Amino acid sequence: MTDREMTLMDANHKPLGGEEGSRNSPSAEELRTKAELDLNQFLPYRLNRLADRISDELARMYQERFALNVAQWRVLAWLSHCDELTAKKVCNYTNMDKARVSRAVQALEDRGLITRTPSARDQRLHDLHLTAAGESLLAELIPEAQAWEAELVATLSVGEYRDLLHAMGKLERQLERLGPSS
Amino acid sequence: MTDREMTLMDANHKPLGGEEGSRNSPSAEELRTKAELDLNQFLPYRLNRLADRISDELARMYQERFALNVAQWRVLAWLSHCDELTAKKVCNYTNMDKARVSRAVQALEDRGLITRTPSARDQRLHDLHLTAAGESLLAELIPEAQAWEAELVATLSVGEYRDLLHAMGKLERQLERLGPSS
DNA sequence: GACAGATACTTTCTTTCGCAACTAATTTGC
DNA sequence: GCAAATTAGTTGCGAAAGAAAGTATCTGTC
Repeated sequence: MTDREMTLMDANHKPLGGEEGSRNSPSAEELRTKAELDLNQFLPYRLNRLADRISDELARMYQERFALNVAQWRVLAWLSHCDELTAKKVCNYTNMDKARVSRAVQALEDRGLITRTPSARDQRLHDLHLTAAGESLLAELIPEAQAWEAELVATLSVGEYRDLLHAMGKLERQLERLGPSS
Repeated sequence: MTDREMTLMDANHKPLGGEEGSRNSPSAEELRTKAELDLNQFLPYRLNRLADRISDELARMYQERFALNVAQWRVLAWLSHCDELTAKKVCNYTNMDKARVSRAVQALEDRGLITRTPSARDQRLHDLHLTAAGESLLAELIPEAQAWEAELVATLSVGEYRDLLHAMGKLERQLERLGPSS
């Protein structure tokens, strides 16, 4: 039996909504402590698995075609439509650790894809800018990334796509509300 | 200025749909090579950022309250509703590397939360089972996780929630189709 | 106007993760 | 029925990432 067959079989295995059967059900004692979680119905898990798979695919593309890791790609992508950008802003936008951003910026500078100049009015900040080489790399990369995304979302109608982004926006805002408290 | 204020300001900065203005627009030469990507409209990025933030919140809960990492939590959660489980199946379900699963299983066994017995009919496989300690930990953890998820999705209507999962399912199936080819 | 925080990174240290090589058990091909 | 290939799982190693400490600059505040 192949992996794929096994996966599919097991995925169909038990989509149960309640307890599986009336006979042979657990005793009251057992029920008290028996907690079940169907991860396939658990949004955080589903979201994470989907995002990971998508990220893996794209990361492979960045890596193989342009020797970029995800952090570097994100910095470049933000630079593509922000005229003024600093490492701190990238941290805020992307939720990445500042050390990770720092290393990504360093690597990009070493490769001559971006420049990093201390800001005139605040010497702590460093203004990031694309070089010509960086722009031309993006001119290749961005259309490919967009084409791949287009293929991915081709199964969704325009309305479904819009609603998906909308729902995700709502969840992000809810996270902001919940996050600080806990 | 606080971080949050800066983030919000910058988020509103430029939601542009096309080129920003007619005057002062780039020359034909510049246009040819200038590629822009608004990451906020780019599904892979949005999905990944959302999933990461959700995952971080939950991971913090698993860690602080139960000293579990994400991999360990996933193994336990799958065990909570699969009567027969092996490391291989966990790999298939969760997309995690087998080494990561192996280490998670080992840690859980060391803590006495699961048992790991060689299968009678195939000595390569190891049947995984929850111990009483594992079940009672889950009896605490699962309701908390579900309560947190409920708070998170409280902003979505029932329909929006259903559509979200539905759209995600479509994307997963599309990935299966695209993945092997590239 | 100087000294106590903040802020924007950078660097170091430790852990984690994923690939690859390995072992052991099982299936397949001839 | 046995060598070759496959599969399940473990282990070792290098790259990457987060936590925390370090550095330089800036912002109050008294």
